[in-house]
Amino acid sequence: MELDPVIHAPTRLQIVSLLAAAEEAEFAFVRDTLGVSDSVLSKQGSALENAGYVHVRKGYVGKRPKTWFKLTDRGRAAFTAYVANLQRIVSPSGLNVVQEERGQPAGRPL
Amino acid sequence: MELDPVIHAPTRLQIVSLLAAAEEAEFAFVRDTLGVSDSVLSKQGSALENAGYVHVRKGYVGKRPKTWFKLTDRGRAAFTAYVANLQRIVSPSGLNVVQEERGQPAGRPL
DNA sequence: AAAGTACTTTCCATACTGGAAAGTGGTTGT
DNA sequence: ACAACCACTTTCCAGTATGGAAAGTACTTT
Repeated sequence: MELDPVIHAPTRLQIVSLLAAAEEAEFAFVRDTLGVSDSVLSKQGSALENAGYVHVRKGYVGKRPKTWFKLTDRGRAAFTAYVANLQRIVSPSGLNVVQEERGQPAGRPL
Repeated sequence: MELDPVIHAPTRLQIVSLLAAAEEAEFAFVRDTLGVSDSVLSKQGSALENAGYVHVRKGYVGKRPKTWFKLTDRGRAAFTAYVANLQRIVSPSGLNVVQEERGQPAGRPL
């Protein structure tokens, strides 16, 4: 019934939302897509890892180190629950916010 | 493109969402519905008033003072924009979050 | 050897939050 | 009249979180 504070913080919400859409995302891609600094992404990425929501993989591309982020199952579940909670909070407004399957747009989206 | 921080804070999001559904709501009703303390509702209500999002009306019911909150037009617009921004942020996930008209539920809601 | 890449950590200064408690202005009870 | 209560409002406080800047780490490239 609460809004998971790990996910709710704007920067982390954006990170998680982005990861929810992708299999795995590179550090630099996430950083540039969201327009955050290295230090912020590093710190928030670690926060999500500590919460068990994101898996951080380190590897190489050629000889250059790279870092990838990926949502864990738990992270995906937490995100889903978060979105459901948001809906419950926001929906009394009469704006009926619903989730639907991919590729099946509802009529008259905003 | 940003998530309005005035609305994003969990307590205020709940207040605004509740007010978006009602014409006007009593202080005690909001406080008890959200389960917050007097001081928190008073402070966050003022914050929303200072932002121009909520109108605070004081009056009497019999001889007892009462306070009502009501979203201003600006507050409603800010809330609508906030929800739209959330959708943009969350939607890359493949969970397609849309707004629709009242009373026209989408197929297969979660 | 110097410079660069890809982050990570530390430092810092600034918010923001909520709970507790005290305060305000008026009303009810004895 | 005086204490107690109601409906909030304000003040006090203490803990948490954030982000930017800058320094640090561990290579690799020039």
